[in-house]
Amino acid sequence: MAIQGPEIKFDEYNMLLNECVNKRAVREGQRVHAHMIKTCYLPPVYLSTRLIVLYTKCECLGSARHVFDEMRERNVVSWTAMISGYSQRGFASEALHLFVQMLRSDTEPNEFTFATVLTSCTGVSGFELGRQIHSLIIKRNYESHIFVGSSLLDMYAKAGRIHEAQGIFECLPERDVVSCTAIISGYAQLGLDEEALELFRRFQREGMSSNYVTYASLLTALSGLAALDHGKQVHSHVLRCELPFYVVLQNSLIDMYSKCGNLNYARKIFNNMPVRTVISWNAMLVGYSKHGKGKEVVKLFKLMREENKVQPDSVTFLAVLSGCSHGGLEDKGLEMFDEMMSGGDGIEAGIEHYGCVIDLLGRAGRVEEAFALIKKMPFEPTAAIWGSLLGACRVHSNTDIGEFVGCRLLEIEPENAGNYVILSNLYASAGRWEDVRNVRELMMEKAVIKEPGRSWIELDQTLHTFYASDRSHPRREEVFLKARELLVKFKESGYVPDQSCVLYDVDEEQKEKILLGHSEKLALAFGLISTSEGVPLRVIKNLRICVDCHNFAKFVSKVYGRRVSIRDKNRFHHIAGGICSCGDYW
DNA sequence: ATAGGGTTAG
Repeated sequence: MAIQGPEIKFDEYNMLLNECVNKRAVREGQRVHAHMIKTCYLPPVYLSTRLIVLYTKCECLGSARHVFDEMRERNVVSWTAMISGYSQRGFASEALHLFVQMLRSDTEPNEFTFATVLTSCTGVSGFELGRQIHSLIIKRNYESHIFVGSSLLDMYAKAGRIHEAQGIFECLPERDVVSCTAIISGYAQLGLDEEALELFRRFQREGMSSNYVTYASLLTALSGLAALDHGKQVHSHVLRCELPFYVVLQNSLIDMYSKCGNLNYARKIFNNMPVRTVISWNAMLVGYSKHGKGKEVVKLFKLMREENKVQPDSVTFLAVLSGCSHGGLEDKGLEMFDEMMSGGDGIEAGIEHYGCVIDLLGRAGRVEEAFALIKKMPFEPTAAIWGSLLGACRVHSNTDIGEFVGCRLLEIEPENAGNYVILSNLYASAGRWEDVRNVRELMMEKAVIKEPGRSWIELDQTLHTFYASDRSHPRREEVFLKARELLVKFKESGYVPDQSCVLYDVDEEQKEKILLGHSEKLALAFGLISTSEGVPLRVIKNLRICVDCHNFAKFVSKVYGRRVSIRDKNRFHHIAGGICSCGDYW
């Protein structure tokens, strides 16, 4: 395109700018803009807005804002375009600030403005403003507008208010892929995986169409459920549909396969990707990390460095550090922490990174060093950090630090029953029975069971879920009988129930019964009666696995010659021949 | 002219 003569007017500028916007040709656009200035042409609102759109789409927010600030008058479109520019680039507070200014300038927002500004209403302060914006939306009768409604329900879902999100969704007079995907992903992001899956099925029955975003959200739910069969189905469906294989979808598949226990499939997808983002690398690294494959983590990170196409981010280092920790590579982990702290990648160590290193030191028995690092780090330690150190103190029998840490932990997190158990175990191993009793009493007084223990196992595309001492499963009688049989059999082979895992103060017989009722044991028993000999068992647990169940699973692997994998809240335990990949530290 | 849902970590 050519810019000639000083006599260029609206029509020509409009045409030129439209072309620039379509082609994202920011250099050309800048020339057009410069020409306006040079010839003292004062663009009308319409053309300035085109410039704003061009600049925001080309990541030149500063230039866009400059044009916006210089405008003599603005209308709802120019305000909205500028707000949209900020929210799409993740500058939420600027977007919200501008929206407030817009209201003050007496410009009436329209459905475009509401739909875009709500995407910036995340976080606590954003949510408060979001609520207020919601009331404006109701007043102006935009609540059931499909774009505004989707944005609104998404805001509520991201704030954890899933019921409000559901309410808005139910009130939408029409639905489309985006609004349906928004509600599915709302559930999935909150870990309400079954609900997300159920909704997806409902929408499918109702004939809703899906796209790659829908499948990515669905895969998040399936990862959470470790529903490998379902995940495979989605994978082949996606292939059959010949959906364009977006990176995002492949990232979700990597995550799904590794969280379902199938690292090889995950790596196959990773290897075949024509383009990888940092999330692809992170998902793969996290996969290896959760499976305790420290060496693979280190190798893959090295490959990432060598390829040098994608810069590691803070999540990358989190994955690498936790991978070293889970894989028992203490020195390598410390080395990686130094590498990060040297600042070459421009990544600031967050509290989670310190958490990994503290975990790693504690695991290696370097409890004093871990404690020193907590005192040295520029963050206030969280319950998770103290909890990790307390666990290390118990395993390595460091009563001095353990006592201090345990007391701090009970102050910050008095409701968490697990803390009391670990502390009382620590006292027990030191023979301090009086303290054991005190801690137990304190626990009865203050602790609350937040999330009931739950385990499940996938057989023939069906998830079988068990709760502690479950009476709901259709084959419960058989399952209990089998569990009892296992108890007797394993005792003969040397299994001793670890009663320190029982939270309640009851007699031995009761304790044994409670222990045997743990959901993962029921799932294992069910797995044994429902599969033929030699078939590996894959159990998922929503919380951390207890020492006794971990031991029990070892006996399953040894006595029955089965490979057992258990995914708990933090990681995978691959158990074969009585030995677990976690090295009995988790 | 301006608009909504998505992937890793915690």
